Amino acid sequence: MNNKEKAFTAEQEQMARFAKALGHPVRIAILDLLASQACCYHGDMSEVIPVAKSTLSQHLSELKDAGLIQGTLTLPSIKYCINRENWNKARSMFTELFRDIEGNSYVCR
Amino acid sequence: MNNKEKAFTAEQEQMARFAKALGHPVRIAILDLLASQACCYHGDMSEVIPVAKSTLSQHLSELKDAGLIQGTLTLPSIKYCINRENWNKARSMFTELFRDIEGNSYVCR
DNA sequence: CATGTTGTTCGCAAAATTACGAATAATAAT
DNA sequence: ATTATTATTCGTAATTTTGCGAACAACATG
Repeated sequence: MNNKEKAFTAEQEQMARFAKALGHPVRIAILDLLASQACCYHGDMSEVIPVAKSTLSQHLSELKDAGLIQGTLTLPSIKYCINRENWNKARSMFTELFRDIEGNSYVCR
Repeated sequence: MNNKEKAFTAEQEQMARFAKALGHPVRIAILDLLASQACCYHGDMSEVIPVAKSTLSQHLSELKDAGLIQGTLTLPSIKYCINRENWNKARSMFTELFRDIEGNSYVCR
């Protein structure tokens, strides 16, 4: 445990960042709503997701900061939607991780 | 924002739990090691991943608590490996989320 | 211009996460 | 029995996350 000079790869950092953004029920609920396209507006989400508006804003910001969603001002409201580019990036990274482990021939007993 | 009686679905909670477990570079590094089957032992990981042993233990515990890995005592060390059953469950849940959003015809401008 | 609507930011508090070294436990080796 | 090896748990501290209501900003409406 002496060779500690090496940190994590950019891929590992990015992967963890995406996963962390997905790591809360409110944020999964937001993405579920966006997936069902039932709505894309803050106000609509606020009626369905059981948290205060300010808390919802924070979770939306975190998804935005992670790059997974984006917001467009559509007065008088704000329309949120998936950031396709980064979402695809996340999808491929998760897929790769799952594939790598799936293809792992090592089996524990 | 009055209909707050409904919490999150079990699926959403489970999804968030898996994602949260993946939400740290150390834990991604652990899984990368398990994927490469380069090693499965705490001591080996400790030489590659730049954190104190006790910290590594904590991260291993979190992956264990989330059900993603399991440890088998193989004296004098401990052999860690993927929990296939739960890993497959996680994979299918992530795949589903990505598929749902991929198939979403709603496009923002 | 006063009011209402929509959503963010601020201020704060509670809880969880992250990290480390020291202490501990369990087992093997001398 | 003492010592060495391996990994976890304990104790502690710093940081981050989560959550809420109040205050605020931006714009539309009466």
